[in-house]
Amino acid sequence: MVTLKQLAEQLNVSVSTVSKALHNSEEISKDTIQRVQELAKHLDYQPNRMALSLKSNKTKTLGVIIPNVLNHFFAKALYAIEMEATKQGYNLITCVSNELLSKEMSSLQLLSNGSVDGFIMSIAEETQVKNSMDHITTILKKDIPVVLFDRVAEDIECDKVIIDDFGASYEATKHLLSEGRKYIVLVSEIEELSVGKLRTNGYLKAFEENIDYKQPPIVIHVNKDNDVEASIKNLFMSNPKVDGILSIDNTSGVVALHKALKKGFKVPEDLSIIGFSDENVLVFTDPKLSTISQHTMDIGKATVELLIDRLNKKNTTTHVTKTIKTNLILRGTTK
Amino acid sequence: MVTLKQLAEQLNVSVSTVSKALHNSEEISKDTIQRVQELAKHLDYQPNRMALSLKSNKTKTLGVIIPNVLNHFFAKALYAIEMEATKQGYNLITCVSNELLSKEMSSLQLLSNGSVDGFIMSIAEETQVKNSMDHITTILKKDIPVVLFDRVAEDIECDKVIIDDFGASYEATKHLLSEGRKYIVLVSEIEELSVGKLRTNGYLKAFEENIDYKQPPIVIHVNKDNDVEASIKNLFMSNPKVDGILSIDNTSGVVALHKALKKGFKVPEDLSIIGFSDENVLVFTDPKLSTISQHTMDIGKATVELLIDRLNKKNTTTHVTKTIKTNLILRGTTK
DNA sequence: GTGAAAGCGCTAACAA
DNA sequence: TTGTTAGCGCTTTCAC
Repeated sequence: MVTLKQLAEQLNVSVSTVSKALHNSEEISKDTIQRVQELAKHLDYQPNRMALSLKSNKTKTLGVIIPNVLNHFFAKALYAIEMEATKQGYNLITCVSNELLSKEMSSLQLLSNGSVDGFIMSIAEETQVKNSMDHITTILKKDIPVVLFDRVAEDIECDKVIIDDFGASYEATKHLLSEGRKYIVLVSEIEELSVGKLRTNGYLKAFEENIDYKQPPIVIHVNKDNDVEASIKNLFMSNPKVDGILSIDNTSGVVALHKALKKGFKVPEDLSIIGFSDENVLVFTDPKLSTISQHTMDIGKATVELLIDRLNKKNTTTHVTKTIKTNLILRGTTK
Repeated sequence: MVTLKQLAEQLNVSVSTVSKALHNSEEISKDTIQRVQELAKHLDYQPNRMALSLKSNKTKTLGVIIPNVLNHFFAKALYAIEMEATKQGYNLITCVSNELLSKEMSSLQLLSNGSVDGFIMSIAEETQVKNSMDHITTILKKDIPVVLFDRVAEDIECDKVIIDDFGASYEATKHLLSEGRKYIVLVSEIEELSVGKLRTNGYLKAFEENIDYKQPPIVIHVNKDNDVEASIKNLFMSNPKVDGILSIDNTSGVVALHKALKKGFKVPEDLSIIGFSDENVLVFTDPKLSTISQHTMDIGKATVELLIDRLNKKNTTTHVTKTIKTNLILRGTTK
């Protein structure tokens, strides 16, 4: 890498002159500025990032910790975060916690050595289950800002970006009820997660309000580690009268659709299905799955905006929670 | 952040003593070492990353540039890279080129200012189409190592990790022929890519060798931007006698299976299908799709190993190309 | 056994 | 208009 010193030597001026010239300082003569800038361009000079960071105490880098890149939601969030960060002149150091508390702790710990200006993260499953949040509050105490998204924790005081998980599944359930469905089952792969609980509660709430006829709510927990397909098949065996399915995770809605069709259900005549999936699964479904759209791009963008805002005015103490709207998009699997 | 200076002041010793003590230097008395280390631990001292990098001219950070995180293959590769890098004490700065040459250029350019020790990348589609590789050779000339994977370029001299794309689809086609299939169609969403061309050639080669009966090869190009499903439907319309499909991308094999079943084909009795997909789509298929497995985890791991090797002995000039084995995994869509 | 000083590449206050 | 100096946080050589 070319350094200021090298430029200075070649031009027989001092390092500070070169530095100022490159910044178009008023102090420096037009002539010198030109000579310096020409040589800099010619030698493809780039200011050393580490020196800049050391001096300014800013890295222009954000740490992103997500539970799982193979989950389409997080991949898309990462994509959105990367887009927005790049736009704002920030780089991303990405870590995958793999749903593990230990990995989350070490990532946070290791990157808090001046590697990043702040963190964007969604909490690992294990962390949520154990409700062990000290590693996050520790970072906050060091005055390194954190923005949580999607999987957040009530008792951590920081900026957050969430969707209205409760409201989204409440609305979806309402819709199924309004179709006249009498036997609506909720399928969840994510019961352990904050968002899973909220979505389940939305479903239950809609039932409570459903005074006309009293179907008991039915919640099917699918263990990710076990066979999703087997659980879904089992659902149809145990609940032959099912006429509505609300899937609150990425994949089980699609699987339910396939199994239902295979079993001879007419969709949406006999059975409605609503999923929490992204559009990426639509190519695999026919009829097209009706979904709750989470506007993941907006979520990612908002996290970066909040974090950079916070970085620019660290003094403020009030934290904001931004709720990104969801949409119930009715396609071919609802009436 | 706590600094050496602060520790030194609190302990009334010099900064260099503290530094040495933290490194368990022989020069320093046991007593001092203990006092220093205790205080360091107590105050949660961490050496400033930027200062370390500036001093050592090493960042312990790798730049990863992938075309698209939403593509499961690249997400998985990123996952593998992250795992291995973490294991080896490296961080990742991740950029998504979005298949754009311009983004790829700027990422490479911006990160070559001392932000990373080297790059791992897979070439953007636009870059491959325009065969414009100067931005990469420029980096190499600056003595920053680059490891290319999957989508590589012949004429760039650097370490590479690939799969035997040609051989993989050659074998798959051979398998279909050995099943006695007489009308085998290749479906490609990725004709523009190096890997797409190789895979297509493997298919064509198998046909050339197929002297017994002469079915002309049929290659269907699916334009990603258009409707994959429509193209597949069209395939069945135009080729009603099709009895074998080789899909050389992530998704079209799954779509083909769904459409075939819907059209009344018996799979695998009437029709065999082989895809290049990862296991993640299997949950959406019934029967289970037979696939060519790319061992993406191994690919990611290999890229990191090669890059770190290169970093540790920069002198070596010979570059290696590592080929990761593929497997044809026969499941429910082949006889 | 400990400390002073130099230097990594840069910026900025101050001096000339 | 240009140069000198100090300092960001750290390591390391050399002196004491």
